Amino acid sequence: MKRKSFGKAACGIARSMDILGDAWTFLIIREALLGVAAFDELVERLKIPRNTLAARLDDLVANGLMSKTPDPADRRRTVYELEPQGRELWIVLLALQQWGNKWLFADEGAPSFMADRETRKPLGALKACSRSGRAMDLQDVTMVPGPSATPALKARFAQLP
Amino acid sequence: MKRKSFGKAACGIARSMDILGDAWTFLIIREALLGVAAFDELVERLKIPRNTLAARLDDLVANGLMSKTPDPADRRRTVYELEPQGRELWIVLLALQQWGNKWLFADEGAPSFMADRETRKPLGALKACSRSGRAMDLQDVTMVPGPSATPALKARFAQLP
DNA sequence: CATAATAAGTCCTATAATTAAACTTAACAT
DNA sequence: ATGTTAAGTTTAATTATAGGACTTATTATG
Repeated sequence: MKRKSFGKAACGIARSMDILGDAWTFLIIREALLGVAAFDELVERLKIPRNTLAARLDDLVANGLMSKTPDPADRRRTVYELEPQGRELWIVLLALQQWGNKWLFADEGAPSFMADRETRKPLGALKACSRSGRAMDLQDVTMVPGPSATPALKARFAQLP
Repeated sequence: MKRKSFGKAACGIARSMDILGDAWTFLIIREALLGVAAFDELVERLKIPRNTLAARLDDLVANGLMSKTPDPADRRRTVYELEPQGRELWIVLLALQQWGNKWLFADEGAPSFMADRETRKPLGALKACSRSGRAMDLQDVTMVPGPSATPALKARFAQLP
């Protein structure tokens, strides 16, 4: 059946999953961050079916994460590029990569890391901080309602331990 | 068709998507982080079809992100809890939430935030840092091969701008 | 004790999404 | 003029998701 839509959900994570909640989208964005802009190169690097890629790219463009431009130098080519909204997902990719590298490469050791371009040393683990800059662990964190929270949501958050 | 498997991919992001690459998994983990441990409460809060939830929970348990235990006090109940591997995804959820809250609530303003439990003020935006602690922007970052990188991967990363 | 209510799933059907491979079309190269 | 390249589209098979009814084991209630 049609996937359920979270586009109107009262939750930033749910709305994100409405756009990013499939197996390919983050991989496409990873390639785009690495400079891949051509349809066929995405197909080759990701081994993604062409029709699936076309659908995912259409969604990414429709949602404002990427732009699609005909290459002025060769009009057979199309240039797919990240918009600011898409480029800012690099932090999410970093978080995913750090988690995956830690837990999903039992013995082998991870094959790739985001790193400081100058020193070429892997970035430090992402750390959550309070607005005053104090490092936060999971038990220091809770969920609070924002401006547009419904009464039900406020009630729920009020009961968190 | 059967979804393509990334479980053996040479990339932490790809392997992560093999486990997390669907619309529901992050939402289940969000609820688990909020303390929801019962099947029926997940169904009710997420409006997720029961069979889909059963499948996702089975996968999460099989992959070591959650545990499934019969409740000793009431053996009708099953307790689903996050394992350390699953709990550490809270940083990824924070990254997703911050991105979604920023880009997906045009006018309304976001309905919920992760916050400092004491001050109840939203957490600061996640920042990537070099291992020496210097804040990194996207243009300061590149991808480098790790111990288990193939020659092809090393060659590719060597050509990054 | 008999019966009802809960909790956690399973089973069934319809529809959408994914895959794979072949095919189309426009622009460029020879 | 013919061939090649890039970006898709089309078609067919299979899997996944959604929605709802149904099952089973346990606990609560009259």
